[in-house]
Amino acid sequence: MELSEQEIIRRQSLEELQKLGINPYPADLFEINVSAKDILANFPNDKNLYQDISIAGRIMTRRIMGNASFAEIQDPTGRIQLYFKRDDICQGEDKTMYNTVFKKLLDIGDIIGVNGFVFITQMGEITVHVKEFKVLCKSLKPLPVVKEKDGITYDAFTDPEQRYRQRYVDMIVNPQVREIFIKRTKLINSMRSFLNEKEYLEVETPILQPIYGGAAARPFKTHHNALDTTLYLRIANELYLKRLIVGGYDGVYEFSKDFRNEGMDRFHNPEFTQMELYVAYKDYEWMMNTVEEMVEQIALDLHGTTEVKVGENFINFKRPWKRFTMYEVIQHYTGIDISAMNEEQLKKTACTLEIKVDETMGRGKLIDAIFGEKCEPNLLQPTFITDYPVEMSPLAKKHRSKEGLVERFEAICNGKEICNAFSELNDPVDQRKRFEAQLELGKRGDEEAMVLDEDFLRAIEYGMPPTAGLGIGIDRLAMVMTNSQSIQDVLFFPQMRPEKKAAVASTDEFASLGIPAEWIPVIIKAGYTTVENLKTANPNKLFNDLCGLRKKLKLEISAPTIDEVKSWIA
RNA sequence: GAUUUGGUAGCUCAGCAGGUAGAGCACAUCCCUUUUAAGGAUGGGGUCCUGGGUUCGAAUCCCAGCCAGAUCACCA
Repeated sequence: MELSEQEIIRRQSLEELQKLGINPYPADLFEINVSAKDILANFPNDKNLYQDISIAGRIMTRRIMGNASFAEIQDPTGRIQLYFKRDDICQGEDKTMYNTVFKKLLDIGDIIGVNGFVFITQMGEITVHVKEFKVLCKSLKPLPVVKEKDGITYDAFTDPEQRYRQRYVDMIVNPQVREIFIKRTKLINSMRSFLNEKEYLEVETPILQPIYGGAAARPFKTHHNALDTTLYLRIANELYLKRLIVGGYDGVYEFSKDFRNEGMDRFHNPEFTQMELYVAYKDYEWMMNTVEEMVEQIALDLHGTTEVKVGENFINFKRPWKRFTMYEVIQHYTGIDISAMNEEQLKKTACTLEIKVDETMGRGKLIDAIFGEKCEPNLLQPTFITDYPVEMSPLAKKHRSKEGLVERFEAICNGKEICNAFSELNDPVDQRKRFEAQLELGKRGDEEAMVLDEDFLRAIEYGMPPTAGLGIGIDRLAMVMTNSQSIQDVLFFPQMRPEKKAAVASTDEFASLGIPAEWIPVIIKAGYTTVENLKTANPNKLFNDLCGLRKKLKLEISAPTIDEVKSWIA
């Protein structure tokens, strides 16, 4: 890989440091006794504080003024300005540490540790007066330089491709990115402590599953060599957690990475996180109250208020949330009462609403399509949608009083589903029938239809207590709670197409063709990066390219003859 | 997967009636020497995503491909 001029200069600086006896990557720890944030928060109140500090961070800006300089370092808590004065850094005659090491050999991006005291400059900025500094890491790649004044950001590092592929750079130069991930972790911590306080047991269940189930989705398929068997990456952990309820726990939950082999966009990543919770002897009414309480608590823990700004809107998680049944909400937004319609009538209704339908769609999918198209995007404030048709919920218990429905709810927020829950079906005979109905859908071509899990059926034949179950999308919730426009913004490393590496042949491969060593870099520079594409080159063009580069780069190599060039690629 | 927009210096972007590649920041050298999106001067840096085509000549026009964004489809 060819280095840019700046990278070459940094490597030279690295060598210079080593020649001066400075290890640019020292092994010993560097004692830190304060953070940038603490200094900025407390120093204005008490100027006697921080008179002997030790702090480390990455150099983000430098303003060199001759025998005095300013720099800013960034630590995990923020940035603070440093003041370097030549005669303080170098008390004796030898001014190398300032003139050479600081001014010439350090760059933006390097990590240093400093000792000194805090003061306020004439410009009124809280600053560390450096008495001593130590190079902790020399950076070889130049960072994007993002500047800011009066809230206006200049040259922001915004290209999503680079931000996601090189998240570390994104995090260094866009501090708000680090903030989002701190909030995400706080969200998970808040949820976990809420559940632990209720004494539910956090568990782990298999990610590699011989039969995938618990959701309507296409799986990733893999193969286990020793067992010579197909395994799937889980699309949900529902069926395993219910087995644990059968086994006798009365409340289990898991933060589970699930994998679905489907489209990717700003709401979907192939791997994502759900929290699933199952509690025995409860029903979906109880679960709705629990979800409200839990999410309200999360909003309070993250923001100190139940109101969260998302885009242009404020979403208020204060209890109680609005509740609609599925039929009610469809009637509300379309004016059509679909409650008594059969599959044919629904299909017609969907068509008049200009919703695409196909042959594989059963009654459940049709209703879901109408809801997803006409209702879901309008539901901004957190809202529970309850009582789904039985066809679209093969794992939910039949409604206690309404024929053809199940006891299921979803919470919708900002136009997107954030959770899905139901009174779990514990009638093994009914469960088997529901699976069989799914198999029928599968035969019709529905690739997301569930498969029949005999072991799960066996488990609930032993008897599962009435149970309320919940799946809540952590990424979706994190998006809302951090005001993020896309799921990629709440995942450290969202899935991207692999970067394709340009194949470059080794020097030896070229040398074996009889090419003199001094010409090999020139050939690569000319764009002939593999032996194969060199071999297929027109020798006259190659000859011209090489002579052209020789002239352009003012190379002190004698030009090859056309016959020599021909002999290389013959 | 479909449609659409984009890919130019380390970063952010301009250039596109086809005629030798530009700016700001970053980098280098020098000056100034308590500054603050670093004050001045000078300079270096480019496979204009890749491959074809049209043309005397392509960063610019056409076709194909790669990567990304947006919208749509599937899905949480």
